[in-house]
Amino acid sequence: MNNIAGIAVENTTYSFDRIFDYLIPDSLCDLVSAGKRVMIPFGSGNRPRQGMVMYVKQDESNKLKSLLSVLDKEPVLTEEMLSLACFMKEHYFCTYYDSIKTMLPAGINYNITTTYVAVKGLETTEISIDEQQIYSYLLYQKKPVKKEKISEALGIDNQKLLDNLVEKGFLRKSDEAFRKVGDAVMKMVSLCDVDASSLKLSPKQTAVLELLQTVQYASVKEICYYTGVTSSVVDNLVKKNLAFYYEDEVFRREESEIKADNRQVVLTEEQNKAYESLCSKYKENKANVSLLYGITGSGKTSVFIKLIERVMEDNKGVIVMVPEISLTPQFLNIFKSKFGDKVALFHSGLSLGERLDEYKRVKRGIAKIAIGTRSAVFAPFEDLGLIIMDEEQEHTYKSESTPRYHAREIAKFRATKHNCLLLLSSATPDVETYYYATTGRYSLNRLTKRYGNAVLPKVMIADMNEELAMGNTSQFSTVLLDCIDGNLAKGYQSILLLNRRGHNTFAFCSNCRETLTCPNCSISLTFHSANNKLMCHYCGYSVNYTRKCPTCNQESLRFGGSGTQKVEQELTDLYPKARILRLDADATMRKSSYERKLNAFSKGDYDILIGTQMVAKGLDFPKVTLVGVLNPDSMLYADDYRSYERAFSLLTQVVGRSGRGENRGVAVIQTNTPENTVISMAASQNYDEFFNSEITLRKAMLYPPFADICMVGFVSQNKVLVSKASQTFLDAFVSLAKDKYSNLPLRILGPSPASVAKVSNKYRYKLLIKCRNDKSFRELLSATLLKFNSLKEYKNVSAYVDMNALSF
DNA sequence: AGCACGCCGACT
DNA sequence: GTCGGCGTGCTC
Repeated sequence: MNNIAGIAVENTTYSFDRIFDYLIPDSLCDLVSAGKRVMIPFGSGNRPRQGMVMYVKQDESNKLKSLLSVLDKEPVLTEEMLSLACFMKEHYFCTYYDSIKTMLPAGINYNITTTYVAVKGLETTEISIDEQQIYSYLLYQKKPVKKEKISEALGIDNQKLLDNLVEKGFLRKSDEAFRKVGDAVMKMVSLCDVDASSLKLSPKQTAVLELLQTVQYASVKEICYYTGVTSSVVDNLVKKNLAFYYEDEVFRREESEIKADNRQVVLTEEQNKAYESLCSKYKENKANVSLLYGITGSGKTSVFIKLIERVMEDNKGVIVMVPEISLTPQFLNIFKSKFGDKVALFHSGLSLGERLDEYKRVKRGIAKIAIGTRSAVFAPFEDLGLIIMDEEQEHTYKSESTPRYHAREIAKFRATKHNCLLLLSSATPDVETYYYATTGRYSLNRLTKRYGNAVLPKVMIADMNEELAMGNTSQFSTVLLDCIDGNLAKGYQSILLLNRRGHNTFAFCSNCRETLTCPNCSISLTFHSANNKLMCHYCGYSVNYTRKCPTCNQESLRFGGSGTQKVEQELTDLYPKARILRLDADATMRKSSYERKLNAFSKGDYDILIGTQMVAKGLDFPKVTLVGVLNPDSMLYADDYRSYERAFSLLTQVVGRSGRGENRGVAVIQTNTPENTVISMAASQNYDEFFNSEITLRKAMLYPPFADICMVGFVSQNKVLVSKASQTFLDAFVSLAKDKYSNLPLRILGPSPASVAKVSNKYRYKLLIKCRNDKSFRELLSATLLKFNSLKEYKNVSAYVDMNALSF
């Protein structure tokens, strides 16, 4: 009998990813157990690779390779998480290690790197000059040095020299696993204290230098954004000793200044009813899913707190998920003040080290409440009592890169394993969720009363066609302007929402009618006034703005559309005295600055807030009594089945921002299609009416929850190949389906180009399959995927599966 | 994805 | 005769 370990191997591809069995040598027998990471020899070259022990078993077979070493003292994954990795592979068509990497904090990962160390006291006459240089460098370093560091230090990148030296016995080579730490720090650059005026510099270098002279220091990212150079220009300045790099600890967690709040949470009658019902579900110790459906401002948070306090009595773990952490500071502060050190935060703003520490605090049972974005669903609790998903319909809960999981599905998996309660909460639930809640699969609790005396705002719909007929060509309807006037006069605050999609400022030529598009993507370029550049939001391409049209060479470029920056400009012209704050998703904006700006707005430093989606979510500003939605139409007519749902949800939420304090709020929705019922239903905040019309449509059209939509995406540099590949995939899928899975109900749409057909010079195709996402369908799809991967002619086309994708 | 094995052309 | 090109197939 031999001890065998089943290993999930790192860096496999989907086509050959499986559990590989390895012999456990007697010397490692006591150290190896499921959930620990190990080093194994892999492939014909027996190169050392990292792997995860999935199970340990006894077996006769002895023709196996042996494990090399064990990396972890303690298991980093529990049995539950190991089975979750298998679940994710099956459901999201990724490799075992893809799932494992998603579950663990990045800072815990090991990097396998080749190191070299010099053998002392050898005669160097028989080796070349280059080899001597490497040898003496390593001799001087004394300890093993990473391969990358050698080439960095000596400026030589020659594997052959190193191999020769190893062969001749001058160096010893080994592959070692290093913990990567500190990846999340921001690379900053600052000027050296030298006079640069005598030096010859390129125009780009001068631009960077001048910028640095005015701001003293900046992150490399910011420099590149404002001057439009690549980081190599900054590299050169550093090489010339004019500037130096350092790492800024911008992401260090701020000292929490939140005061403890020991006051009892007092619930209203309605809230208490919901709490009692949820509490009894919790006490069943069964895998229950409940929906807490409460209108905006109905005090769902108080119910959460009370419920968590109850779970704390049993000393069980709680996971609280929020859609976007930087937009929910108020929500977080409540938890911090109530539960103090028992709270562990998980979000992208933390450094790797900090994240790792929060992870360990949960693992060791010090922290009992994990709060964070979708990745918090993997918090390593061994005894979970409750999982809360706030605003469960939000798209941020779905991962848009491998593995393409939805946090709600993972939460359900974990709730089943732990026999605990999963609480979904929303003012505008996902249509699927509400369907399950009304059909009895989930339990349903409602909060229908707004907290305190707040009344729902009065909503007006402004018909922009009428406005145009009356000669108003501006972006603001007369009603909206009247309301803004009134609010400014009374000293109240206003929020204006601008839908982002399709409403950025684009440039077009008034001579040849050409719109400026990104050379790498099928997307029009967006104008940024902050740096006077046209930029692509997909690949980051940027070009200086001039009036010259690249197509016809006339000085005839004009702006179209209405980006937030343009709205801000028009508003400033109309109200020169108003204090206006603009918020949008500029990639360069730091997370903390959102919080700062929103704080300033909530303190009353501004009169008007203009922004995209993000101004609609989660924030509570008592002094806001007017909300204006400038143009929701493009959002309604996007080409996927969820566009109505998204539009309704966003409109309802943003309207709910108005009048949260003592004064009744007003909301104005401007539209070119006032006849669309989604707008009127959102105006009256009538979710049930919306749900009924939407669910009828879904049933008739066979959309979720009545079917699953499986998207197979194809990406390639080659436009012709990608289209052919998708057709070949379809043919293979259909023939396999007829052959072995003839009883599966399938409806196929496509293949067709993706809605953004080209991104970063890669062409994209999609295939949509309406199906029932069950085991045999996944088998069929997996088999097709494996078959497709084995086709040589399509090795330059990558295919991926996205189940119930957010956009096509 | 790598890496080895293997079968054909250009070369000392 | 052999060195090296990259087509093919496997990874415990």
